[in-house]
This record gives sequence, structure tokens and C-alpha cells, in this order.
Amino acid sequence: MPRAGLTTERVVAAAADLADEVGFENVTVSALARRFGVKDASLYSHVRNLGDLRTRIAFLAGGEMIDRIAAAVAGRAGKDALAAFADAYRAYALEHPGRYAATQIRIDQALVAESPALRRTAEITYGMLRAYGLTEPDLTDAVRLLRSTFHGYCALEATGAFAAPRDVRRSWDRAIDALHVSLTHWPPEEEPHD
Amino acid sequence: MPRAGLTTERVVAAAADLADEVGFENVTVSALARRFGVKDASLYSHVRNLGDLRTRIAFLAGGEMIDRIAAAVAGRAGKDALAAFADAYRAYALEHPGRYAATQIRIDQALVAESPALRRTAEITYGMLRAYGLTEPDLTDAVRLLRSTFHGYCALEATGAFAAPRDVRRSWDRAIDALHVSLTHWPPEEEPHD
DNA sequence: GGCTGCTTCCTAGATCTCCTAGGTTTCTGC
DNA sequence: GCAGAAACCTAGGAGATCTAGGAAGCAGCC
Repeated sequence: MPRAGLTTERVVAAAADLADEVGFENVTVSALARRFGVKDASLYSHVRNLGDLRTRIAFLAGGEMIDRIAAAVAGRAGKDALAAFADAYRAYALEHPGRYAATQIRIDQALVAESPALRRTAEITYGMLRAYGLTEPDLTDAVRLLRSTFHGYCALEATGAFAAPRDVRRSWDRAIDALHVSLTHWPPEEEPHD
Repeated sequence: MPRAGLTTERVVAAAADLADEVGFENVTVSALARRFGVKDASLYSHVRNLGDLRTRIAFLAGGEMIDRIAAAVAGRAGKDALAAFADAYRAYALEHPGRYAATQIRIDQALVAESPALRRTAEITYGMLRAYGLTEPDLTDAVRLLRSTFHGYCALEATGAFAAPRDVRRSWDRAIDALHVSLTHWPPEEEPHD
């Protein structure tokens, strides 16, 4: 019998495709084995367990995503860069819902710290904000605001939470406009009252 | 042997508590039955299946959440109302992570339409924005922006995605400030270019 | 070619999950 | 005190994760 030629990389890539097709939470070792025409026990030579498989999908997706964002942002600054970042972010989330969902799982902080992709993501995000002239801690606050809005919008859109008869793409553009306004008129921090 | 006294309501309430303790995705019919000291098959008299149980948790949580938000917003307007809404939203999400996660599942649109809690949520959200003087379609765009930011922030915070050494509560307050700025300087819609 | 050894893949099985079908037992209302 | 309606049970199928240990394909080396 010829072998399927499994490797960790190929298994994870197939798992990511599977996630996009059936949803991240429906990625199962058995289904993945079926896809390769192999018994499920065979996959445990390449992946420690289901949790390991999931985090590997997450890192794969995180790398792919930041590559696309970086390419979109390159050579732009200010609102131009913001819009390019945002559009690349949302495009990836819509094209690869399963992969995108993987990027939202809780991951061991030690693994995160030594991930080149996540470091690169932070660099590019902070770099994109440079034109707005913010300094710490405003910079971190602004990054958190952007991440929240981007992720929240994509998550809600993906679950069909935007039911109103208004084009979802238009609302997205307006959200970017609004964020740009916030960043250019970044409010000074008030002393915490009472 | 005395009976456990199960009803659909009690089952769902216990499931919601379980979700807050072990995470929404770890809510299982078996674990719930164990909690009641009952065989898992017994629960299927009160709940159709796991999916039904999950959506019931979602509606329970959605109702609780909007009640707390409504109480917080009552009698306030403008930025005051915005901050009260946001803080009540985040407080609920942090206190009840399992319940909150339930509110984010995909739910049949027909069920959503006839849900009083969700209708109330829409009313209160749109009402809170009244002071900003927006009209459609800007109003819907603004609501989508707020929902996205609130949900995204809580989701990212819950998964430990905010690792930087900056107080998470402070960043939240700044995000609200920034949203207020956006709403008061809501940008006019540009004609879609090219 | 043939041998050695690593890697790949398998069989077998324990344990957990969801869910159905149909039977008993407890409680409630008359 | 006795129907009838719940509540709860046993039994069992299907499918999931994961382990332990065995067999079979594919290198490189003589």
C-alpha cells in the first residue's frame, strides 16, 4: 500500500483548509484522517494531540495574515496605511474564517513571546500608527482600540450579527474613517475621578 | 430515591453557571447531568439537544446582560450614557465569561427576530446614541462600530491577548473616550471612489 | 542486490461524548 | 386513593480522543 506521505506541515495545512470549510471548532482528528485516507491514530505521530493541532493552525494563520497585511501596508502612511491594514485584515478573516478563528484561541504566553509572526504583527501595527504621533501609553491604548474594533467587526460579521439592511462593507469603511478621527484627535488622559 | 426536580429553566440556569466555571465550549450534557446527580439521558426531556441548550444559554445571558445595561444607562445621556453602557457591558463579560461567550454563537435569524431581549438591546443601543444627533445610515454604522469595539475588546481581554504592561481598565476608558470623539465628529460619507 | 534501521502507518482497545428508544417510578390533581 | 403526566432510568449505537505496541514501506550503505 502506498503511503500518504504525511508530515507535520502537510497535516497542519490540511487542517487549516478543513477549518475554513467546516469551521474551526469542527476540526477533528478523525475528519482530518479521513481526508488523508488514513486511520486517525496515524496522525498522532505528527501532532501531539488536538490542542497541539489547533495551536499550530493558529500560528500558521497568524503568519499568513501578517504577511498579507504587511504587503498591503508597505509604502503607505497615515490614513492610507490604516485603511490598507484594515482591509487586508478583514479580507483574510472573510476568506479564511476557520484560520481566522484559530488566531483567537488562548495560547500559552511563553509560546507567544517567542513567535516571530506575532512579534512582526506588533511591529507593523505600532509602525502603522507612527504617523499619528502618539507616545506611550497612548500608543498601546490606540493599538488595543484598533485590534478590538477590527476583531470585533469581523467576528460579529462572521456570525451574522449584522442583520440590518445596510451594506456591511460601507459600515466597515465608516468605522475606519471614525477610527482615523479618533487617532487624529486622540483625547488626553483624564485623571481618574473618585 | 428523591427526584432532582429538573425543569428546563433550572437546567439552563445550571448550564449557564457551568459555562462560567469551565468555559462555554466545555459545557457538556454529561457534565451537566453529573452536576444534578442524574443520568445524561434524563436531560433530554428538558432540552432537545446540545445545540438547543447552547442557544437557551445565549438567550438567558442576552436577557441578563441587557437588563444590567439598561439599569446602568437609565437617566443618562451623551458620553455619560456611553460610558455607563460600555462599563456595564464589560463588567458582565468579565463576571460571566461563559454566559458572554454564549451570546456570540450564530443563532437562527427567525429566533432572533422574535426575541424581546434582542429587540430591547437594539432599542437601548440606538437610544443611547440619540444625543449624538446621527441619522440613518450613519446611526447603523455607529452602532456597528460600538458593538465591534465592545465585543472585540472583551473577547481579546478574555483570551489574554492584551499582554503589554498597561492597565487594561485604563485602555478601556481611553477607548470609550476615543469612541466619544468619533461620535461627536462623525465623518461625512465619501462617495466610493473607483 | 540485500541488509539495517528509521519513519510511517496500522490494529486493538479504553474512555468519553451525544443522542434515541422504550421502560419505571415518583408526583399531582381529582 | 387512583389515574395520568411528568421525571428519571437502563440499554445501546455511533463517533470522538488518545495510548501501546506491531507491521510495513523507504532510506542509505556495503
